[in-house]
Amino acid sequence: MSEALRPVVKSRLYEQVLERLRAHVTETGLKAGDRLPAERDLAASLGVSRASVKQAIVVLEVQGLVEARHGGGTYLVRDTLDVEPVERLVERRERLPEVLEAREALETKLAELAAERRTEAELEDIRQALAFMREEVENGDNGVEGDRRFHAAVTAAAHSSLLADFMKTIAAQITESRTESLRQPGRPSRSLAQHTAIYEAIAAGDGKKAAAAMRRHVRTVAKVRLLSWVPED
Amino acid sequence: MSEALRPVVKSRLYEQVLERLRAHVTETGLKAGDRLPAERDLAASLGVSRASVKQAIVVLEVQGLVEARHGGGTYLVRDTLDVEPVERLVERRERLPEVLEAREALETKLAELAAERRTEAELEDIRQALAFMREEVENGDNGVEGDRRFHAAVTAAAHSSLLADFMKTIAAQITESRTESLRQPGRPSRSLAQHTAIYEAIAAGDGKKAAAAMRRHVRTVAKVRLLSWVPED
DNA sequence: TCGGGCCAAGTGGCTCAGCCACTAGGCCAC
DNA sequence: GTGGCCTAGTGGCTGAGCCACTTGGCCCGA
Repeated sequence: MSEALRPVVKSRLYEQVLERLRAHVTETGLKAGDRLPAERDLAASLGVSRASVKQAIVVLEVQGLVEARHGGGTYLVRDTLDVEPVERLVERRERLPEVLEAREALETKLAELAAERRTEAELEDIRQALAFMREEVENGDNGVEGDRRFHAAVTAAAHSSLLADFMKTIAAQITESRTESLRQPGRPSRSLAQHTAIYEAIAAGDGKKAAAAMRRHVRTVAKVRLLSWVPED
Repeated sequence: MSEALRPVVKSRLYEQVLERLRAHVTETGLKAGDRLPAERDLAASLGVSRASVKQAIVVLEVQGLVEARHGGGTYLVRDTLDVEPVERLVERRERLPEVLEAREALETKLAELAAERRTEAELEDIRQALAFMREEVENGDNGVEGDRRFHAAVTAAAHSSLLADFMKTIAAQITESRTESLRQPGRPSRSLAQHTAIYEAIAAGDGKKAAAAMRRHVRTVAKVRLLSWVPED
């Protein structure tokens, strides 16, 4: 990863203004429809130029959190300035249980669609990913790359770019859970077996069976994770 | 709706700059890693102030499309400046079949979770939404508002903000399909019956049953839509 | 020849001062 | 009341300018 040694985070000024604004809204309890202080006042009280305040407001504007009316002030659209759109929410590690729920919902359907729609070429891609993972596992590797390829191939075979987009949204979190899951002793070979079952259902064109196999697989992953979190459960 | 007569769209200057920048990138075939012209040059060639150019660049920055290095220029992160994240992709009507697939995947899981996690208060909310729809249907209305409330209540009861976010992403498209589906003669009362089945499963705390009932319901909606599209199928 | 340090040009970050356009609310005339 | 006007307040945008940082080439010394 080129992310290895990420140096100092030089926050742009407008980002700091953004934070101060968010804080201000929550502190003063401003609600949707309320008016923000005037740009000049904000600049003065924050000790920055109006241009920087403006940049921050433009950001809030494109995020749909705020509405600036020429000559009429700037107004809150929601009760908060926090961007909760998927991407931001998804970054937090604590949401992993939710990610796994989402993964189950999405991948189950993807497996079903893949069984019904896959072309021969796509089936071959899935088969190769499976073979790759088998080789990894037999070499004592944990098979994380093969696992990734397998799920990617299934997603592609489903021919649903919307569902694929959703998967992309939680891709980073899935990678994390994948790695952790496959670290468990005995997990790689069991995962391989589950993949094989999914593959066979897809090859047979049996959507229901593929969905069921995928559901079983994802739930296994979820269980491992939860166990390593909440030992007493 | 207050959206009824939306007057002139007064585009902010930075939005126009944004458009020109996108156009420039596609026209000149700039790729990821390439450097954008200097802010001063852009300002001069577009005939606007540097501050306006700056605002546009800040927008691109927060969207992760561009990376500005202090003293080193501004660089493209992707091959395009078009935001293709889910929201934009989702706007296109042609994707409705995919939306319905996604809806099935998401709502099935939501119903299951709702059955397992709903509080008494949330169950009451669902019940009220159901009663509201029943009243609508009995008054000869198509029950679209009750339908919306029902699904919203189930989503809330599932306690998964990630899945709720995904639903929000396709909310507009779902509304569209909902309206069209409930316009079909006999559809409202049948939809009501399906809702009732879902409610009962959730009330009983039976996740599997709730999921199955929801799947049946969403598939009915999908079928209606597809039929009205492809009569020969 | 080659390596290292220096320097200047180029570029983004930010500020300041100011003008214009538009809005909102109060006041006045009717 | 009702409608129009007027003005203070506010966002939109500009231009000039300084500072901080990056980059690449040049020069000097080994």
